[in-house]
Amino acid sequence: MSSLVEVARAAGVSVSTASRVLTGSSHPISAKTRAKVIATAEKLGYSPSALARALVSRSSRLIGVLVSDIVNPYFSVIARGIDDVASRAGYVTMLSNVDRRTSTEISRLRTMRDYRAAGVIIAGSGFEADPLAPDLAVAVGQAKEQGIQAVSLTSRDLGCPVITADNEGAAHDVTDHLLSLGHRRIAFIEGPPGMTTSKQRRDGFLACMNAANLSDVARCLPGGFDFEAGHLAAMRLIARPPLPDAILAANDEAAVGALNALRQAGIDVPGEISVAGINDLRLARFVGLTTVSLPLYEMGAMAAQHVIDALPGDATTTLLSHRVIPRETTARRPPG
Amino acid sequence: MSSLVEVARAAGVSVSTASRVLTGSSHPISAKTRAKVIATAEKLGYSPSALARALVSRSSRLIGVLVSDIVNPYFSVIARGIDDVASRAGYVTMLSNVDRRTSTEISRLRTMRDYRAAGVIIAGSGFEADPLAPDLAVAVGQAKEQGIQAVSLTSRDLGCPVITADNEGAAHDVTDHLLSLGHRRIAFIEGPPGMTTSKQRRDGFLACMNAANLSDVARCLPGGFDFEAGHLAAMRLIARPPLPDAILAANDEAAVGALNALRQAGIDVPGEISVAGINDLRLARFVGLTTVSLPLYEMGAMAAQHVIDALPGDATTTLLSHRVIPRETTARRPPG
DNA sequence: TTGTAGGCGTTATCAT
DNA sequence: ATGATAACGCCTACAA
Repeated sequence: MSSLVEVARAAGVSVSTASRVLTGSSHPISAKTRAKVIATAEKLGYSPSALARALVSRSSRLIGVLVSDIVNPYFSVIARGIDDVASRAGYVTMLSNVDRRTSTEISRLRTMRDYRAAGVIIAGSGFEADPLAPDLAVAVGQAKEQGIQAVSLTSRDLGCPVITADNEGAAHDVTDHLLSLGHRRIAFIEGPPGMTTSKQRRDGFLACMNAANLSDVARCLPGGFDFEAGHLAAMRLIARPPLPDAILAANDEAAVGALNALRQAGIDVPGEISVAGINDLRLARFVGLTTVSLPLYEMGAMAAQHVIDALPGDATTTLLSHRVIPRETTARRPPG
Repeated sequence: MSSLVEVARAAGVSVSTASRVLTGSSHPISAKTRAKVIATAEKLGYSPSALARALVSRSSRLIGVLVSDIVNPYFSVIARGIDDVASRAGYVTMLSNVDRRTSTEISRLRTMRDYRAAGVIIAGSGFEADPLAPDLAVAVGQAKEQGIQAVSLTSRDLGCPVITADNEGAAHDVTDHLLSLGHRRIAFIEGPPGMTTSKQRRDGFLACMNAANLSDVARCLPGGFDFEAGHLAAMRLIARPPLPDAILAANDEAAVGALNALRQAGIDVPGEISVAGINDLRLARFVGLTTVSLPLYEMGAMAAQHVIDALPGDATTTLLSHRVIPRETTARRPPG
């Protein structure tokens, strides 16, 4: 609307004086000029141009967020965590959907750099043997040279701090929960092939089974993170009896897909078989799914705080804690 | 990284020339200088400052999005629609959660104005008799004076174009679907009290019932847009038999809550009673819920396009079409 | 305590 | 075809 010069002119002071009072500078200002400036700024409806401010200060109050797909509740919860602390601190979130494509991550990262974002939070998981991973790391490095904070929400070799959930531990702990209910033959429906997060969760599952000397009855089958993948995997299981004692899916949505297939086939859950997931999304509550609650919101919130506080710590990895949430899709293994 | 002046200097040309070739201006440039500039820009990894560009052009390529809560899939689908067309056009989305608070909408709108957003898309519904509504309208007006496009995704008196779903028509049409299955005594679980969208959906339900001369057996009960509200409303219904023939909830999540209560009470859906919702979120597919598909993604996409194309049309209202999606929670009314 | 002036990185106008 | 220069709106030494 009205610019600083206009306010200054109207208040009969210089721009610097106006700037000083309006930015709350510690520079000494007489009480009366301060009052006058504030009053006229108020009257003129002055609001500083975030753009000009960012241009001169070489850093905006924008926080970039790279998610795979905001429609996926896993990411929307993270985004909410970010935005809550961001907006509380006067920052605003720039969101971008990258559909798990590293090339898109790179180009969006560049865009956010062009807006001199205070920081960029990379929420999606990486893939093993991703040929573009080094390029992303380079882009991250360049961003940092420009004073842009970068934080990854999955363990990814990007040369930036990592704030993440303990995927392996979470998978381990639900598996352990299943074992504690007396289940032995457990099937694990894997996440998307090649995805780091998928691998971590499978590793957690296998580690737990191995520790219980049950690696011979641990079974992994290809799956994915969506309903259909879970459904399909369960169908395959149903097609080749006997059923395992329990099924653990790599995430909640796939677990619900499996649950659905099982019940459609007339199989009683948890009477005949137990089912569990990972994430504890809202959906899990709706269907009474046993799962592990991951600190998604907290990851977002902490990452945003990290950016705002301009914290250092490039090689740092922060592991936030999870918690098994027993619900109605798991039960003690029936005798026999 | 390197600025335009650096590129110009390195290429041995003036900034204006460099600017002209790098912006793809139609201004005539000799082939060789053009090549030289492009080469050095490439070598120096030049990328224009979106900030400086926005400052001088008085408009950025940022699109503001105001949602109630991005975790709510209703909004995340809209956000996805926006971001898809935005990013395709080189724009980036600024997201803000306002938790249905008009005061927050106003302040966030101001923030986006301070970034000289190309436009702001207001996704959340308004409330009747909202004392702050005029203030929001004023803020929208000021934004427009600055050349910021504004688009509302619900019918709201903001002095800006409206691109929305036909909530009333959608509710009418599912109700009609229920009637076509032979149901007569239908209960409607309302949305959040006072919310415009709630009212529109209830109106659509009542209009359809009236038209069928069934207003005496149409029943509205207080509810909300979440699982718990739907659950509670259904519990109330169960507590006072006889059950209606069918239940229509103001949205999918509440419908799933109702479904859950019913089944927990041992009531067969759709054997004894039919249940339907509105929105057609992913969740509806998972549980086989009959619902109406609203053009959420399209609303977002079209609104973003509107902003990008800087279309006029202040008093315009665009109604996008919906479609009833019959699934497994509704069936023909059992005889007797 | 207040003011002057230079610069942040672009674009656009006006010369050359 | 190319170049100098004035904005855009703000911050921050440096002066006064």
